[in-house]
Amino acid sequence: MPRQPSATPRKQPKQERSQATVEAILSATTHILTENGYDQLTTNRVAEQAGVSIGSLYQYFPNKEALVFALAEHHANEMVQLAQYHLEGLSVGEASLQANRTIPEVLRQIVKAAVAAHAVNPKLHRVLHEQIPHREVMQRLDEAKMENLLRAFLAQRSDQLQPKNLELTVFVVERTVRALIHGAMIDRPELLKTGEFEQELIAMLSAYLVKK
Amino acid sequence: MPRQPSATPRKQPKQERSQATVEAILSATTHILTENGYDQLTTNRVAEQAGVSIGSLYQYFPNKEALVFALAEHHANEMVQLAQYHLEGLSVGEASLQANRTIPEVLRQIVKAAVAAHAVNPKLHRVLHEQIPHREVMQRLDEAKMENLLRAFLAQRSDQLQPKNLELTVFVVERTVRALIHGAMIDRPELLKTGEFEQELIAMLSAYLVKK
Amino acid sequence: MPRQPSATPRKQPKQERSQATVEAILSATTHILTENGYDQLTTNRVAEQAGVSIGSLYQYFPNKEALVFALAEHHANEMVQLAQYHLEGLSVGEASLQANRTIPEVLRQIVKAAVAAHAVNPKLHRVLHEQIPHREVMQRLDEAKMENLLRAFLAQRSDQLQPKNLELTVFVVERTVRALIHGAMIDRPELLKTGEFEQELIAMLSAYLVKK
Amino acid sequence: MPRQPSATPRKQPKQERSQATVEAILSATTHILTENGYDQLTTNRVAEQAGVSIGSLYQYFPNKEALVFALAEHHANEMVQLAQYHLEGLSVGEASLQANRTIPEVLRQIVKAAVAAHAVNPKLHRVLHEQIPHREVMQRLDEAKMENLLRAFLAQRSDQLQPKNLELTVFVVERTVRALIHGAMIDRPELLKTGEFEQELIAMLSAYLVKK
DNA sequence: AATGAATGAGGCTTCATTCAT
DNA sequence: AATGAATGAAGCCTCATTCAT
Repeated sequence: MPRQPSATPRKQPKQERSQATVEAILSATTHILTENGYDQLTTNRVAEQAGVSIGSLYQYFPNKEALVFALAEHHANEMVQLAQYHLEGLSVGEASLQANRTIPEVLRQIVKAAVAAHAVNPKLHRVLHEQIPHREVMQRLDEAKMENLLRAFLAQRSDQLQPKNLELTVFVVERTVRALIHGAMIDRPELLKTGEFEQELIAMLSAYLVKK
Repeated sequence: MPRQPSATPRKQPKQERSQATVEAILSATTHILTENGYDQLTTNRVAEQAGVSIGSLYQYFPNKEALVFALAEHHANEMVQLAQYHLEGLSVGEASLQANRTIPEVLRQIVKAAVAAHAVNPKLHRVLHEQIPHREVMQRLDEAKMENLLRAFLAQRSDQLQPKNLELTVFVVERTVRALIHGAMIDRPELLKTGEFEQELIAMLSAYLVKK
Repeated sequence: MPRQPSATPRKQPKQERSQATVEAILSATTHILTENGYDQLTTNRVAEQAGVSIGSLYQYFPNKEALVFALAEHHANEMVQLAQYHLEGLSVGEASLQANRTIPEVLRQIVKAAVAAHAVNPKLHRVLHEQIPHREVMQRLDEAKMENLLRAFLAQRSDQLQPKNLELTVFVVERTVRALIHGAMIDRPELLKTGEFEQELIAMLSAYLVKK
Repeated sequence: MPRQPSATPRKQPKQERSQATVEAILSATTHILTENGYDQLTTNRVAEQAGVSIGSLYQYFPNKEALVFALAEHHANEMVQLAQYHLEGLSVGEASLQANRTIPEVLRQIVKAAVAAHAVNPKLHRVLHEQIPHREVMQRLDEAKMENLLRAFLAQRSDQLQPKNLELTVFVVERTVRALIHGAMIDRPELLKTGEFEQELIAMLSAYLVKK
C-alpha cells in the first residue's frame, strides 16, 4: 500500500470561502494539465493560475501528488457517475427490467456507458493516463466499480454463458472494453464518430460470451 | 576511410571500449529503473552505477530522455525479436506452410508470441509503461510491427473472416491482445501460470473473427 | 476606571477566560518544546495544541519570540521562587539568624537551593538552554538574582574569606554552582541521586572561600 | 545517537580545485556566523559569499546542518590542538618531566591551555554555543579529549589528592574549568586581561584537590 | 474576543547539463 | 575519450503573521 497519508487532503474547508479556493485550485490544475502537460504543472503555477497564494494551496493539499490525486479521483468519480446513469435498469435487484433483454443488448448498454464515461473530459483523461508517473494508485480508481457491476451481471446470466470461470471472464471483458475504448479515444478518435467501432466491440464480446 | 586489413580482425579498441561503456550505462539505467523507479533515475546516479563519469554518459547520450528512449527501444526490439521467433512460419510469403492451419491455431501462435514477448523483462516493461512520462513516443515502438504482421495475416484470410472492415479489425485484435496480456502480466501475473487465460483470449478472438 | 465594588468579588469573565487562554497557550508551548523540541514549535501548532485559534494566540503574544520568552521567564521565576524558599533565613537583613552558621553550612544551603531550582522542570530547562537560539536574553534571567544574593552574603562575611576581589569571587562561585548543577542535571543525572556530588561541590567552594 | 549520516560530508574532494571550494564555503560560513549570526545563515548566502554556486555547496555538504557541524568540528579540533600544544610535557608517559612539579603548577598549565584554546576564535565560539540549535552533538566535541587528559593526570597523582572518587573529580574539574573560562570569555572578557581570574580559578582547584 | 482562511517571502535542495583539465 | 567539479534555474514547501468576518 503506498503512502496514502501524504496523498490525502489536508483539512476540510469549513467556510464557504475555502470551498471556492479548493475549486479554483482544482480547476487551475486541470487547466494546466490539459493545456500544458504534467511537466509544466508546478505548485506555484497552479496557485498563480488559481489566483490564490501558494500558502493556500498547501493548506488544502499536503503536496503536489495529493493535488493530482484529488483531481484523478474527482475525474474517476465523474466517469463512474455518468456510467451509472447509462446503466440504469441494469442493476442486479431489478431483474424484471432486464430479464427479457438479450445479452448483446445488455453489452450494448455497457459499451455505451463506457464510451460516455470516457467522453467526460478526454483531454484530461489522456494526460492522466499518459503523463502522470506512479499511476498505480490511480489505475484502480475507475476499475473496481466497473468490475463489480460486470461481475453481478455475468453471475446472473451464468447459465447462458459460454465461459465457465467467472473471475477470469470479468477480467477479460472489463479490460477489453476499457482498453479498446480508451485506445480509440486517445489514438483513433475518428473511430468513435460512427457506431461501427462500438458494433464491432459488442460483436466480439457477444460472440465470446453467448453460449451457442 | 579504408577498411581494416584482414590481418587485424580485432575490433578497434576505441569502439570496443565505447561499446562497453554504452552497455554499462544502459544496464545501470535498467537496474535503477527496475529496482528504484523512474523518479530515482538521475543521470549522475546512472553514471555512478555504471562506473562511468557523468561526462562520458553525455558523450553517448545527448540528454536524459535519449537514455530512456534508447532503453525503451532496445527493450521493444527484444520483444519484437522474440515474438518473431515465435511467429516463424506465419509470415506472408510462406503461404504453403500455414495454408492448412485453422484460424484458431494461428491465433494461438500469435497469443503465444505476445506472451513470450511480454516475458522478456516484465519488471522493466512495467516501469516503462507506468512511470515514464511522455510515453506517446514509446507507445508506438512495439505497436507498429505487430499491426503490420496482423494486417497481413488477416488480409490473407479475409474470405474466412466475419468482420469486414480490415483496419478496424486489426485495431481491435491488436489492442485486445496487447491490453489483456499486458494487464495480466502487470496486475494478475498468476493468470499466466496456467494456460486457461490464453485459451480464453484465443476463444474470444476466434469467436469474433471466424465466419460461422 | 473605578475599582469593582466589593459586592462583586468574582473576577470579570473576560479576564478569567483570557487567563485560561494564556495558560493553555503556555502549556501547549511547554508540551511541544519538551516532547518535540524547538524546531517543531510553530505558532500554528501551539494554537492547535492549546485548542485556541491562531488569531487568539497573536492577541496575547505579539510574535513567536515573545511566546518563548514568556515561557522562559515563567520558568526562571519558578526556579527563583523555589530557590528563595530554600534560602529562607539567609537574606541579608536577618543577620542574627545566620551569624552563628559556618560558611560551609551556608554554602550547603545555597547548593541545595540551586539543585532544587534546577529540578523544577528539567526537561524544559534542558530545551530552553540547548535548543533556543538567542539565549542571550534568557541567560540573564536566573543569573542576576542569584548573583545579588551571593554578593550580599559574601560581602557580609568578607573578613572570613580568602579571596579579596568580591566581584570576581561572586562570578566564580555563581558560575561554578550553576555550571556544575546544570551540567549534572543534563548530562549526568545519576550524580544527583546520592549526596556525594553536592558534598564535593561544597567541599570545593569551602576550600576556596574559607580563610585558613 | 542522532542521525549522523545526514550530517556527514558528502564526498571527498579529489582535486585541488575542490579543496579550495570547500575551504571557501567554510570560510564564508564562519564569516556569516560571526558577523551576522545563525539566523542569517542560509545556504544560498553562504554560497554567494563563498563565490561558489549553490550546487557546489551541496556537492560537499548534504545539508545545512552538515555545514555547521563541519565548522564546529573544525573549530573544536583547533581548540584541542592548541590545548595540546600548551600541555606538552604533561602527557602520561613522560613522568620524569612533571614528577617534580607541584599540582598547582600543573593546574596552572591546564588552565593556561584552556584559556588559549578558548582564544582561538572567540566570536565563532560564542555563536556556536549560543545560537546553534541541537548543540548536543557539538557539546561533546571538545569535552571528551579534555576529560581523558585530566583523568590520566589525576590518576597519576591520586595519592596526593583529597577527593577519592576519580570520575566525579574529573567531571567537577573539567566542567569548572570550561564553564568559568567559557563564561568569562563570553560575558566578562575583561576578566581575562589580567592574570587575576586565572589565579583565582587555579586557587580554587588547588584548594579542592590538594591533600592537606 | 475569537476565528481561521489567506498570505508570500524566502528557505532548502535537486539534478540535468557544461566545460576545463 | 574520459573525468568530475561546477553550475544555477527552478521546484517544493514552511511558517510567522495578517485581517476580514
